[in-house]
Amino acid sequence: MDKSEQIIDFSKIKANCSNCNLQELCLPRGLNAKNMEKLDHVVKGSRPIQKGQHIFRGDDGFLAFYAVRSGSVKVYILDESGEEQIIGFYFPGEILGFDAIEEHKHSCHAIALETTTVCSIPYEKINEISAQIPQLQDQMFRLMSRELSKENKLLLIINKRSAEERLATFLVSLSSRFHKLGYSAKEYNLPMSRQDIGNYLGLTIETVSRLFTKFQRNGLIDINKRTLCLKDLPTLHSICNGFSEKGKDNNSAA
Amino acid sequence: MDKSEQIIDFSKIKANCSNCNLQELCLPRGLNAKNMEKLDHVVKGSRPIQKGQHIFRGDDGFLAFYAVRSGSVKVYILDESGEEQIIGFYFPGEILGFDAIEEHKHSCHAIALETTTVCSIPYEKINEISAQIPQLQDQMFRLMSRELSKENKLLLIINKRSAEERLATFLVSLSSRFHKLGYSAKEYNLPMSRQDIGNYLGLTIETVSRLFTKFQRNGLIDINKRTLCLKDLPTLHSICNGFSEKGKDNNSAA
DNA sequence: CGCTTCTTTGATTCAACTCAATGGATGTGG
DNA sequence: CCACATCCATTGAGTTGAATCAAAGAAGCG
Repeated sequence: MDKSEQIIDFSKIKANCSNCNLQELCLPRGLNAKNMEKLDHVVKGSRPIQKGQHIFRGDDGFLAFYAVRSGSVKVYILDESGEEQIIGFYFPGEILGFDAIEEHKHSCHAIALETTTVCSIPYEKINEISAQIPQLQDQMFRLMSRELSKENKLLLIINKRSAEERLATFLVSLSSRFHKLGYSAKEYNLPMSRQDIGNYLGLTIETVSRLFTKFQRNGLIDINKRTLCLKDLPTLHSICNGFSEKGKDNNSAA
Repeated sequence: MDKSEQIIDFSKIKANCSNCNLQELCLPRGLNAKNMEKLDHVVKGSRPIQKGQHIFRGDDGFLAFYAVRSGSVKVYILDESGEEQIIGFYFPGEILGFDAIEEHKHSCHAIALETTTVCSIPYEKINEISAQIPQLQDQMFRLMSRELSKENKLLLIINKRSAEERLATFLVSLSSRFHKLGYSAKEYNLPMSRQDIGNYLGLTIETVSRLFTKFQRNGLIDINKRTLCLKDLPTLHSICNGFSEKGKDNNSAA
């Protein structure tokens, strides 16, 4: 392991939920000023984490949740033979690390896809103060519950959908998440590689690449490297739902 | 909808965690006598639920967690077109319904695979008393966290494993769960249909059937209808991990 | 500028699916 | 008790969507 692979040292940078523009999306949602302040005492910020650096690894001693403040994060698990399975991608306002509680260690790993900052909340602390703040406990349950629902849907997509439907669903999902953050729903940058997309969706990199080409040929998207423009959202939506007439190749021009 | 499809009316049968033989596996794990009693006040039991009857549906008004006391339960979601995706199977001591919290309704449905009894805990009540009992809050977080880890692993199996590896993993997982309940790890009954197994694992019923036949031909299992005997657990384990030499057909005899 | 990493594209293969038919078990009503 | 229907499972034949194998182009980096 070279230096660039070392785990971030979370310095004692004070975070500040009270003034954070993501508070409505994030953990402190629904808290009053007084409780928000309590939360501020246990939440720590991070220095910028460079692309490719780990936020945590499964064998870390330090158990915590992490809220993405800026940038993006990929979370993955490894099987016995070291094969990687990406579990999810996380953007600002989203929280990761809920898996850690059961076995008192993270069962997964988290790595920054670009320069990223996060806030961290040690597991014991959240346990403590969410017992004192009912709304926080509620929000914790909600967030974990949402995480479960998300995985359920992912399972359905992977088990029941074609490669084309999976990729369209992925692109549309990213679009809506970026939109919620106030960015364009039509144009965004993919922070992850084709490899990562394929791994997440249960496809090979070649299939992902071919599908991007096909979507572009059919006028659904414009893609250039990692810059993506969704040119025909209605059709992309219909592909997600399995009505993919226009997704099909009618390339009589070929 | 005919009468047999009506949702169970959860009568006010008092449950009794204090005397339940599943308490070490279930929600009350780690609670002292006094707190166990508090829990007893909010947990209700059910009359037996017949095979094929729903325990809850997504559109139920009644939001609760359910702990399986006897029998078995299948949990599934439906997509827009009504297609079913099974999310999990649940056995005694296991808890379902964690998905309900976020959107204030269950995003999934639960149906009894055989005559089943469950205990139910309304969501507001658990919220209330887990704020009072730190160990219970902790146990809730743990159970949800475990659920997430389970789904992560399922995702890996479905995305990265062959049909053969998936089925072997499924059979071995059931074996270990039954074993924890004090039953044989080598012989058990499958409470679900081939269809259900296939749906869960992302395979067709024909593929599942062919694999059962193949495993039997290779001496790994004995299967008769839904009665299963795992004759060669070591080899089954090695198939799970992708070292499936003996799983391969060397049927020179054919 | 050479090296590596990422992506695209083409040719070919194969694991699992689809379609089709049969068999066994269970249930129902005459 | 049998005839018939239904449901579930098995087995076979043929197809196909995505994987694998292979090669080359484009971009990033020290």
